[in-house]
Amino acid sequence: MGCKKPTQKHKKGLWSPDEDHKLTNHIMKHGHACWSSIPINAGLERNGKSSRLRWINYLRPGLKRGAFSFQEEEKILALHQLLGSKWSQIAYYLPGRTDNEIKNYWHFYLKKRVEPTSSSASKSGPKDFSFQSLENMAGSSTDHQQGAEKCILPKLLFAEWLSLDQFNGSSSSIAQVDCGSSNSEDSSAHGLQQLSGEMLGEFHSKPNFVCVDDFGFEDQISESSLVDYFLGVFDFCCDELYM
DNA sequence: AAATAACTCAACCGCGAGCGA
DNA sequence: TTCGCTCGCGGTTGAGTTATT
Repeated sequence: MGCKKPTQKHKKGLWSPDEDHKLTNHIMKHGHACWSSIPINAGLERNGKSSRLRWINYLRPGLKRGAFSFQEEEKILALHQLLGSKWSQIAYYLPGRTDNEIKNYWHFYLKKRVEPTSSSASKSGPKDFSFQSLENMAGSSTDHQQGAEKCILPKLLFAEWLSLDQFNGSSSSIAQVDCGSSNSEDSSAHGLQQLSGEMLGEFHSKPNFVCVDDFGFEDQISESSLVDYFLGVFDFCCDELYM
């Protein structure tokens, strides 16, 4: 796929601040078109897989750190009941949280909280969740999702919690909107569509990958509006889950 | 204060899907 | 159609930290 095949021996273990810096700098400048070539180009002795994981779980801008809120807990529980161990899908609904983080949290805390009654919960939980019900919640604007995994919300990665301040002056602010795809993090690497104002307006009906490189993102929609929008939709869905 | 248990977090591993040659 | 490769996901491990005895 045009990616250089790595040949060097790869370092393992914890990442040093210097490695983090190199990786972050490289991705900020060039994006992450090909993970396998990133560590080489960035001067790292890591493999692409490790670099990707480090970026996604730790270095990516906008990640929430710290304890999960009660609301987040409840959402995880509900979504886990609905989706099972689809951590990446569950992470869709928790902006700023990574699948790894959610997975860890589940294994060490929520699992215990649920397990005493898990047998009953898994069979006849508090509510019968279904993709159909989720789809109903999201309204009828899901015609684009036919055949795809039934993701009822547009998946906005990177920019949904992106701090614009962090990228002011940066040449490569990248956002990704994806719905119905199992891809989670890639952006420019997968044939990004250049986002026009019109496209932004209609990403609901034509969700896809979005690059905000070449226009003033804040001119189109403010960060807080965007986040509010998604949180609003998200909260609506979660409220519905508990009704 | 030391030992142990419990917990958290970051990272690795293996597998399957998708894509291009 | 097959093969090789990359990517992403889910499961698991292990080091480090905190709480308890």
